[in-house]
Amino acid sequence: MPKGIIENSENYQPGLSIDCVIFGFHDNQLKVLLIKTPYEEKWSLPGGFVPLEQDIDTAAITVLNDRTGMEGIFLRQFSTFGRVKRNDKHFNDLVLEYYKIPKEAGKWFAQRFVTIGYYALVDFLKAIPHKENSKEKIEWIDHKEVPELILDHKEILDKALATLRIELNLMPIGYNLLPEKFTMPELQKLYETILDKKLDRRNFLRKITNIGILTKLDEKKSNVAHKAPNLYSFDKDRYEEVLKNGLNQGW
Amino acid sequence: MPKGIIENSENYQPGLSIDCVIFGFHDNQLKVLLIKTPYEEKWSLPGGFVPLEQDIDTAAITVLNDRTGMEGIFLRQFSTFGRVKRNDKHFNDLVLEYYKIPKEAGKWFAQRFVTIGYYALVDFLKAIPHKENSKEKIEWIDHKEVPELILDHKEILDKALATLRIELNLMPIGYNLLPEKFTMPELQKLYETILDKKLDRRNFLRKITNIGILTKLDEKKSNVAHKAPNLYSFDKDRYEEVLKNGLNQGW
DNA sequence: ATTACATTGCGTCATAATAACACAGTTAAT
DNA sequence: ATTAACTGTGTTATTATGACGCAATGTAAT
Repeated sequence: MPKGIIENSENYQPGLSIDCVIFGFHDNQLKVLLIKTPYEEKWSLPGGFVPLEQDIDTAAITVLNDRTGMEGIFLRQFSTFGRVKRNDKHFNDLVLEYYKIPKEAGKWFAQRFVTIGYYALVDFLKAIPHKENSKEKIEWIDHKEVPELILDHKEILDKALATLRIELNLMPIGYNLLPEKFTMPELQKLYETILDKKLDRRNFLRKITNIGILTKLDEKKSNVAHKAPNLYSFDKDRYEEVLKNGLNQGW
Repeated sequence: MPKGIIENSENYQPGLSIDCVIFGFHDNQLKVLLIKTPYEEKWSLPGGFVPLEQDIDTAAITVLNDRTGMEGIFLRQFSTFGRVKRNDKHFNDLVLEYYKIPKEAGKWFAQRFVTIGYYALVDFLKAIPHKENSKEKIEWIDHKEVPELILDHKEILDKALATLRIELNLMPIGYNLLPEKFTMPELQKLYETILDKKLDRRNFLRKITNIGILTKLDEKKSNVAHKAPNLYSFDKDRYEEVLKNGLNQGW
């Protein structure tokens, strides 16, 4: 709940919210940043409202920045959710009481909300989960162990992941999810984790290098069991170019 | 302007609209259904507002149905547009006067609007453009000859077409754009028109038949110059199946 | 009727992309 | 020294794609 919105709801776009599915990658797990609601045993996606004088994309960037401290991140709008009854039971007395929202102001929150979904890919190690208040819990949670979420947030999360899986074929990823220097097995694990399936190591290498966005470094990973794998980095210029023009042409 | 909204704006989601990019195909042209605004020399996408008791998808179906008389059509949400100033100059005195909107009610229309974009593919011959009032003009216009549009509708239209081109690689199309029986050159022209590029006739046949959604009929097109081409129809079951599962797997 | 022409139907061939797999090199643990 | 687990660099078979060739069919011109 952003500061000041209760008293100044007239400065926000009515009935419209932003919800962000923030993906990170760690320990070969695809993580999602979730917030524990302080008033019940459910979790939620980090979200926010849209100030009247802010573009929706800017509002999404604000949510992401507030929650992770990160800027200049890959952030993409993927869908808008607007079932009539998606939030009709949400701002009930329990929640209003928790936030100490006066009955009159509560009407604003109880109105029907349509929410715009964005998903982000961020570097797990650089993104520090940031609480809005002391009673809140915000955590990286393995996407396979997502607890019960409020509203239709599970549906939003699932759609984000489905979109990401499709867009994996249309654009390169990894730049915001891996450290600057990374190994081929790490990159492959990222793909495998997102897609939830095994890929052939040798075919993966060929396909990913053919895209032409990787620079093979003259350096090997140190302190590692078994044979030390080579390190790679992204060629930022080519990466951006491919991001813009897309991968698969198809027809 | 839907009937009754001026007096009953409190029954609609504030600051939220739907805009539909309705594509049809005729004379080897990709057509878009556009509405001439009665108050100035610009055109607009068919759009509408979201009743409080309607899902956004339903509201989009309503817009499409009201404008084309068609139901059960391919309709897809592709993006939401929410720049702050996208409509700040739109509901000016000229427009308010035209619609005879009282100053007080006019505030509702002048507020900041976020719009959800849907695109539809419909059978040009079955979709009959339907006016809302006698002063309105609604027409199929070649997408290459789109006149000046109001607001950011050009941007919305462009994005719809870009999305359609991408989704062409992910799903089959044609079911809603061609008559029940059609020839291979007709189907190819559809693809060429959407993509705005020539495809090789023989390679197209191979690729499209390999998808397994076509039934080759024991019938040739009649009354046609040159050699009569064979007729095909879609195998609806397989078509739906491919629509659901997608075409290109990629990774 | 004959011929020219545009278009269709059904091929081929070379190349590129993909899937499946073989084998040797490196390192840590035993 | 041997083994297990992994990396690096291949090969081969299959499939998909891009670029064409050519005969068959029907219209239109002569």
